[in-house]
Amino acid sequence: MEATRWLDEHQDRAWRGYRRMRRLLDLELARELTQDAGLSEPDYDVLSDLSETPQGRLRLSELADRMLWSRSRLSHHLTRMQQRGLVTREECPDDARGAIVVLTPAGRDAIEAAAPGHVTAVRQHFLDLLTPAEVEALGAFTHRVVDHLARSRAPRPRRGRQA
Amino acid sequence: MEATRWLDEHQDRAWRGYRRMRRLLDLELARELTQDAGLSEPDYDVLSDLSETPQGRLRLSELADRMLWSRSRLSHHLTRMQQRGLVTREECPDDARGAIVVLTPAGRDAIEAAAPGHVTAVRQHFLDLLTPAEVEALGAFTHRVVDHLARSRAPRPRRGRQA
DNA sequence: GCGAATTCGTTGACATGTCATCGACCGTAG
DNA sequence: CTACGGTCGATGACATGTCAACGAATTCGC
Repeated sequence: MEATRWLDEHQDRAWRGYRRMRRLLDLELARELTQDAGLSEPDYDVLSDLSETPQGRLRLSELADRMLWSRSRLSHHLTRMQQRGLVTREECPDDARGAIVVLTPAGRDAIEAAAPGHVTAVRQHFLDLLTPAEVEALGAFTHRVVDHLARSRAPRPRRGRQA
Repeated sequence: MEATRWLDEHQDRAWRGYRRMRRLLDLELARELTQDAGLSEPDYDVLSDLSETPQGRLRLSELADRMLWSRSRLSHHLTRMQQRGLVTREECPDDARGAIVVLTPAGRDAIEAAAPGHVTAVRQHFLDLLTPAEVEALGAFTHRVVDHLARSRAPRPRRGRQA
């Protein structure tokens, strides 16, 4: 077994900063979201993804895939959001197993009320503190990392035993 | 009320990339950590912070502050880790209310066994995919954001009504 | 078509995190 | 010394996330 390559000074600083920023940013964004709009971050994400579709409707599995959530988690969460009147479930005409998640008018109102404040908070506590070059770099390397991870977790596209 | 400034194309790309990377990276790192070392990420973080102190012992509140966890969350988590033999609690001589969290030999073994693989995974799925300039930029802006957030959440250092 | 294997979404049990509250203890003002 | 406000850590109730299993429906191989 190889000798472990530990992080050098720069990498260590970056990794610690990344984790600490993540945590603080989450706490602050969640705090403001709850206070100003009565939504949790997961609530916001669900509503946001739904509202980005033309009809405000998505197949449950499609939504779960976009959010990188398990179907189980999404199903549980939708049940709770449904009780608050933010979304509804409809039957899927194509596939009798399926469920379609639908944004209710109240859900639409909620996301539209929450979005401006949330975007402002994201700017204020994060994006506006970065130079344009840093924003550019962030966009570049995050997508690079995402592609890399997506490739390694993706089920082999077709044909062939994996693992 | 002001017109909301939405994110421009670059910011939107960066923000989406950031969130997606976070999620995928978490999933992958947690998966490997569980599989290879039988630890969750929170477990690893607790053990890691403890092992970085000279004696492997920290006051509970001190550990909670470093990790940005609530005392309650840490107390619950320690109870579970204690049952697995990774840590112990000792009385605090200075302050009879206090508790000192102590890394057990088994806990030390666990973190030492887990660390090489974890660091390798962090490199492989993240840091090694970044150029040195990107690592530098990441270190710079994350610390800038952390300072900004820490300032806004910090109780006013001394003297004076806040809020 | 037909049957086996797979996918879909739900469910219940359980693990984890949050929040409010508590008893114990500390520090300080008087 | 003592009373009082604040801190410390634990706890129980509850919200949320994970995991395995299920019934129902679809798809694939023949």
